[in-house]
Amino acid sequence: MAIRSETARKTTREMADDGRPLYSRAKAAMFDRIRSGRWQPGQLIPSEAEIGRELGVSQGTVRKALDSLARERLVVRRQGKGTFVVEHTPEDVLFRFFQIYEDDGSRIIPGSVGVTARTMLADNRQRQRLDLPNGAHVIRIDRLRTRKNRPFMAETIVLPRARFQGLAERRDIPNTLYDLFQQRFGILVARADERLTAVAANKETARDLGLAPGSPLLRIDRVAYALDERPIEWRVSLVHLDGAHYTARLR
Amino acid sequence: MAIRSETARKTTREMADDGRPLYSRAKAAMFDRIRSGRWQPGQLIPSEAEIGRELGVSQGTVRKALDSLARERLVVRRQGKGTFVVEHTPEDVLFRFFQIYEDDGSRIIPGSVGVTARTMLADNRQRQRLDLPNGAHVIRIDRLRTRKNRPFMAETIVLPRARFQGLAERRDIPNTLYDLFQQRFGILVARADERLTAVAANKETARDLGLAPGSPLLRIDRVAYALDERPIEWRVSLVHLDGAHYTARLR
DNA sequence: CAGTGGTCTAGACCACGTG
DNA sequence: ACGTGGTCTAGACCACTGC
Repeated sequence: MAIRSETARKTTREMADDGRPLYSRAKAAMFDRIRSGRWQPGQLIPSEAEIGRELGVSQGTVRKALDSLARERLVVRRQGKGTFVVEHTPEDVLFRFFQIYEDDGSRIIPGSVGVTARTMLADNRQRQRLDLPNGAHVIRIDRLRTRKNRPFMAETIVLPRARFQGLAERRDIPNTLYDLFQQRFGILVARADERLTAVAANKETARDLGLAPGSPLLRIDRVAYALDERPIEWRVSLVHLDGAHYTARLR
Repeated sequence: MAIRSETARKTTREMADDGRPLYSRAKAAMFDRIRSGRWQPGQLIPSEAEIGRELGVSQGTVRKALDSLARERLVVRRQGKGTFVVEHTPEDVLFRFFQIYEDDGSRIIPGSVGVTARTMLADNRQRQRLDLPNGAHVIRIDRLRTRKNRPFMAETIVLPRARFQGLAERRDIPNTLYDLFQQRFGILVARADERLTAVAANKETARDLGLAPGSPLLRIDRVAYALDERPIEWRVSLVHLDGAHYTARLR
């Protein structure tokens, strides 16, 4: 008779005992299904009991793992319906990743004008920001974003060409990009790190935004990361805040 | 024999059935012990089993409530030791509420110079920001904050006098205030909302920071809130960012 | 060693959504 | 009526801390 560990369960590689708690391994296993695309955005995933049987753990352990994934916004739980992989819509992308509000607290729904896109060899800074090898290409998108139909924000977006084949050739580049990333390129923006500084408007930006050169602008330098923790976008926004502000909550 | 509801448990006001789940009421009951000071900052609170007996719920339900309080940073859990009410130290206050970093990613440990404090009648804007009644007084603290011993940030802090009796008369106002608020005035800063804009330096600020007037500055307008959700501090910081930046993470 | 929080399980019942 | 996630309980064992 074969020797069998008392705590033997699923011998799959994904649930191998690496010293971490069971729920942590179950979470990693489910994360992997999402990252790999085996569970697609918007898809209903199996029930807790079903996943528990599949992974060889109890339903309560699956629940703990799913609750954690839900807190990280990778799944959405709906009582009576089931658990779904997140799907980015223009609305919730704006809500999560656009932090500029009117001073009265109301939302700004930005528009886009003057959008241009082109492919180019990545320069040193672009390669550094996007963690790209020498000789890699990038797609560069420039646009002005509007508030009440007036330009108030000049934006430069840099993407690794290899992961966005064909984007530069699209005629219509939409206002919110992250839902496009997810739905057309299978890339989910999981988080973004922003660095904010204040700069003086140069001549070109001042002209584009209808300001005097030297006007103070908020500069937002953002790197967005995909599920696999790889940088997927570098974006610099120069914002003229007149009766508006960037908002952050510290906890 | 008296009629008794099947689900009857503790009849205390704090655990009265208001339609919310048990763990939610248990959490509110424990939050109240912290807010009221019955459980003091830094104090070891009773064990999960003990609290469960006291509130008439199972240990697992207490655990769910405590996990939630721990995520909100109101308690700290230490395996083998127990659960403690959070206590603010200068280090973790700086870590949580000071978001300016060197561009190379290293922390800035700011100093303070030229600190002045005085009491005054609150003006309209101060009353509005701190939700104070007509005729209320405030303590106003002005200071310059230094980076590598050079001033880079001009700060104005406004506090409701009623909750900070005697602060204006202190000779030594420390560099980090929130741990002082907690330890001397019993006020725990639970969260802060920041509004960021870019402004041009006026003459006075330019002089204080050694800049040319008109230099772009990051303006951070912060309102900090106590556990009871009341605004407890209004702070405006004007920052000269040269090789440094404000950092925010979007999830 | 005893006491704490951390993990894991099993099972019951509830609330919600759909057929 | 049925299946889902949400709540709640009880109990077992583990890992860590301090006496």
